[in-house]
Amino acid sequence: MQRGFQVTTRRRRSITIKDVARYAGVSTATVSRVLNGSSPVKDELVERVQHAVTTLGYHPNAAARSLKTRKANAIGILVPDISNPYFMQIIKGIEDVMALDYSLLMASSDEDSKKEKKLLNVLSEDRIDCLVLATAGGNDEVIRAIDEKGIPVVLIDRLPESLANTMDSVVEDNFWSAYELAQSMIKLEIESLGIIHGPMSASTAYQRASGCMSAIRQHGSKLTVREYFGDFTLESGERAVEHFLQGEAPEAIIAMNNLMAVGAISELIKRGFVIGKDIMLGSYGAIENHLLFDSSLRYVEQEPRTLGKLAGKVVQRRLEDRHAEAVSHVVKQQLGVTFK
Amino acid sequence: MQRGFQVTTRRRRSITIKDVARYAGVSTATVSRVLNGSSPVKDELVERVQHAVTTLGYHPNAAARSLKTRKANAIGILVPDISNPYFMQIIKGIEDVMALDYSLLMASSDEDSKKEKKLLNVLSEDRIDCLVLATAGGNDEVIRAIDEKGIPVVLIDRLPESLANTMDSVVEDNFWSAYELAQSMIKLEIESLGIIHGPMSASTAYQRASGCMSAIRQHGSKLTVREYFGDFTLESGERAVEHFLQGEAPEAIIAMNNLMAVGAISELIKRGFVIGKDIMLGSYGAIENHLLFDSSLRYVEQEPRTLGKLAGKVVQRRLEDRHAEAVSHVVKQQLGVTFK
DNA sequence: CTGAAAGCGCTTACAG
DNA sequence: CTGAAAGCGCTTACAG
Repeated sequence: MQRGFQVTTRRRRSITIKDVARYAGVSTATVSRVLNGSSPVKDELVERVQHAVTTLGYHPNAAARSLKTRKANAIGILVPDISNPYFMQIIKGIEDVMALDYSLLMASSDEDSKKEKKLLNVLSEDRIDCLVLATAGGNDEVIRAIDEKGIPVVLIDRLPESLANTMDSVVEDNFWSAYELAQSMIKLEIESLGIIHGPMSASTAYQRASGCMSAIRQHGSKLTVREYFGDFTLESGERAVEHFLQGEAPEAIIAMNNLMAVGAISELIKRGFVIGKDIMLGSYGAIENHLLFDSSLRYVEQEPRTLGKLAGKVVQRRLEDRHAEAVSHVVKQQLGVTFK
Repeated sequence: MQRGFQVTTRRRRSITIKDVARYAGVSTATVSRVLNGSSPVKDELVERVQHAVTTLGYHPNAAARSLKTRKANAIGILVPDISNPYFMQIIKGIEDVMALDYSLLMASSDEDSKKEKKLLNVLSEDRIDCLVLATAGGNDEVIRAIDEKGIPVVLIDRLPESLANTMDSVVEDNFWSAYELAQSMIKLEIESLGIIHGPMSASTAYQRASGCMSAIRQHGSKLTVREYFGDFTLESGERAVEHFLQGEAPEAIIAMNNLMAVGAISELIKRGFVIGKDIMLGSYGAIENHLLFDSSLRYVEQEPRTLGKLAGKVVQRRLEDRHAEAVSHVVKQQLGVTFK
């Protein structure tokens, strides 16, 4: 004869709504109503249910709820580089706004279209109610499919042409900010300029390049320009400087994002250059702790956290009304300077 | 008479496994087998199913799968401050290891026990298969409950005494690293020292304080020590310096984490101090881009990304065998110096 | 190798 | 205000 000895295993069968209902002497429907406040329940039953919930230590099962309600209570965030402080601050901004209402599912594509595609596929398994995406490029069709399947997409930072206008977006004014940055460098009366571009597959890199070149063209004149095509990584900033220094050093360098600027600066310092004296530097995007070092530096102030908060607001609006018209926010940037 | 005109709405009913089965002329069981490779299926049917999947654009529903399999295919990461580069790098390290097999659900407690508790409750709704946690403190019971409920917890960075030994953990050797940092500062033959502590509710802050004070005690002698109790934020580093400078400036300051060090340094610079000359600085943890500025600085090298990778490995091991014995990893740190 | 059917834990019309 | 019951989209013994 068998006895129901129960060995305490690490995972015992979890407590379900049924257990709560039985303990409280009500139906599962009533438990559900109390838990969600979805319709009125007599005070006495409410109390019995609440008591049962706490004594049994019941936690609803998110998967079961999602399956019924078709809401994941989570939003996805997919960025090219989760460890770049710029995207980090955007994420923080989104978190500020979405607070405790939604869980944040995060992933990093490492600027790799293939990896991004895989991640997009995982995220499209109805795990999220909305996707905030800074795309690495090359996945426009997949992105459109996700949006049409019913998971609204909010594009941030990067805005592929083919997707503009059909989805919400929050981006920077890349063209003008780069234009102004270049202009402010040119005003220093330099005669030679090195430009470190980002990958042209990223819309930001392309637009910044356009703005920068436009300022140069408008300037007319005798400016020697050399270009290096990097990939937004710190290492490519270092390589760019190596490249430039194979010839005569330019009087100024502009890096089209923060990481490449850090790479360029550290390579220049290693080679004995004093930034702001031997060579001028412009960066699209501020550099972490730049206030601590005394190099003179011109940079575009991006305020990613503000951008993230705005993106969060856009998500909320979209969640409230999935048929609302798509909005496009273009955030303006300021030019900043650190002085020696 | 009504006609079934179908307006194209943004969310049409999604494609389910049933649709695929019907299209391919097989049972849903067969579709599932093909998708998961869980048992052999005749080649011809495999092809028909695959064809159906791609032409219909089918994506499995994660909630339904989770409900059946009781696996969320996600791991949770809860840290005190998601925008601190230290935790950021830990997260990146975990991501390096867990790759595409698991989604990462991330949250930030902002060093707030109450907020942490709420987040822990959300995460315990069976949304994750494992939780990586750097706790803000004060939630030991909730954490234990989650672990016992069947969601294994891997503690990182912070290790509350009451939880040690029952759960996996990956932490630093806070006591000795702080000891050595303090010792290296004392060796500079200073006569006065300011210490900026973290919040004593965090085990790291407590252990670092112990290590630091132990080095000072062992030194014996005529060292004037002043302490300030901060909360690991940049602002509290600034306030600490303000506080110290109300009296005579100490010859050296030790900040017990990176953010407070940044705050202290920036406040000191603002007041005209030259770090490494007018005042010596020690930091538990490196400072972003510290190679770019020429202050002399002693710091504990934390290598958070390595710690994150190790944590990822521990998670994998735990996922393979939930009954394996709990492991405690203590990662050793190096002392680093930047020279003027 | 394949299919019919049960069931994971919820929510929500429906009937009272 | 309450409960019995259907069903969300999967997976997996079970029987063949």
